[in-house]
Amino acid sequence: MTELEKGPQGRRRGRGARERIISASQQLFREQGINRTGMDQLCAAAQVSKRTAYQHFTGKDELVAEYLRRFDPSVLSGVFDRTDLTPRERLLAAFDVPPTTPLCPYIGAAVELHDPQHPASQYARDYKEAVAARLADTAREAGAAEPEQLGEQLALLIDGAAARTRVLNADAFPTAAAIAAVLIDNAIPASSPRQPSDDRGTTGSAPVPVGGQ
Amino acid sequence: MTELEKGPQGRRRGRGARERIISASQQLFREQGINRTGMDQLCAAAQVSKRTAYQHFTGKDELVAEYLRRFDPSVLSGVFDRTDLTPRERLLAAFDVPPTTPLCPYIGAAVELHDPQHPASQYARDYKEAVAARLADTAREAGAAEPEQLGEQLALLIDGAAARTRVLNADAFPTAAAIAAVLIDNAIPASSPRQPSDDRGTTGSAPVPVGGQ
DNA sequence: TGTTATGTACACCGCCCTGTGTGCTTAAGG
DNA sequence: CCTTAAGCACACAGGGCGGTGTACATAACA
Repeated sequence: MTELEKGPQGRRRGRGARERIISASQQLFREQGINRTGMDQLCAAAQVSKRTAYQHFTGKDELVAEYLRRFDPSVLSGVFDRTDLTPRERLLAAFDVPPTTPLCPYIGAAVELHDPQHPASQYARDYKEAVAARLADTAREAGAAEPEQLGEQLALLIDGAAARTRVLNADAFPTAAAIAAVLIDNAIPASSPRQPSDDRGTTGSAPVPVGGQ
Repeated sequence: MTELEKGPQGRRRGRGARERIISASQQLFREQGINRTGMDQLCAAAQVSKRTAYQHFTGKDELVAEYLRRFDPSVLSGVFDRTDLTPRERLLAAFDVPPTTPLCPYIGAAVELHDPQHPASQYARDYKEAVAARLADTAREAGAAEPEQLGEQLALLIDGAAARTRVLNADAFPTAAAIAAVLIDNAIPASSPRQPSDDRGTTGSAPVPVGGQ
């Protein structure tokens, strides 16, 4: 019941009701928050009957988890893969986010759901740790003295900018970028642009797609 | 109708129902969140009838705003006033918070209410700006080159630690403190422990009590 | 034709929420 | 005594919520 779009016999009618539901959740959960968005409103926006929605998702909780999992990683997406940038530039590029997103949805979900055991909360935790690991990998590639520490620090800056942007209603990412520049300069022992360092992969790659602010 | 405890003729019966309501909101809103705490539960915890509660507060929104306004600033309280510490030590002491509080209530309120026009959201914004101003004042006192910038940076670190602590379920304040130490060392031009600098007060003092993480 | 899978429309349930209306009790002042 | 006011107990309204039951419509197979 998880896979559709091409059923067991190749049928398809509404052309992806599930996709419309997820798409609507992307918009409404981010615009209004999770708790303030009812299933009635969501189904109406998705042009899907409530009955159908509950055939695709066992409940709102599962939909929320899927909403986070399928969140379009458009903000940070590709930053870590840009080979045209040096590792150091890649680290700084993580703070060049357009002032579009109102709040990192992972933080929002963790606060709104208020339950660390909720699947969405667990995924948010995994995601944040994956981002920190990716940053640490890049920091190691850039030749940082303590890449793990630098990755965690940069991740904290991203979250701080996101939270502060939300509370103050003003873009806080430039401030975070300024701090990041200082930290990076302090951590990289001066002109070690690209070190082969074949001992990469100690932290492993991110198990989830990396994206979002 | 705002003042009681001594009515127009000097009457008083329940000995501060309003205080009990606010006290209960402090506990429940922080433990469970705002949206997940109903007025029924809150009134029961405060040992106050619902009828009485709605005679003191026109609605839950007003109570939420008052909850933030009256929030016991126990975490950062007094940090800025500790004359036994140097300004530099005071800045660092802001990150020595016991891992008690689950989340800065101002961030939580801003996320949960999801409405920048809500009185509580506006107060949260004022509060965060006041904290940054206080940090900037202390940074100026410590002889920082650009105190405004340092204050904003340290405030971002505090918020980042709070948000990240919530999402990861792990104390992120040590990481923030480490960053703060780097920033402070970079901003203070080496051994300017206490500069008279009578040009203080350009940013003005905080209009609200400063406290909380 | 019939079956099966998929989706729809609509009404409905039970629960909890914020918020009130009504009437009663307790105390203080005159 | 009576008046006035603070507070309480109780019930209930109105609405949104998550979630479901029923009956119907469409399409691809067989």
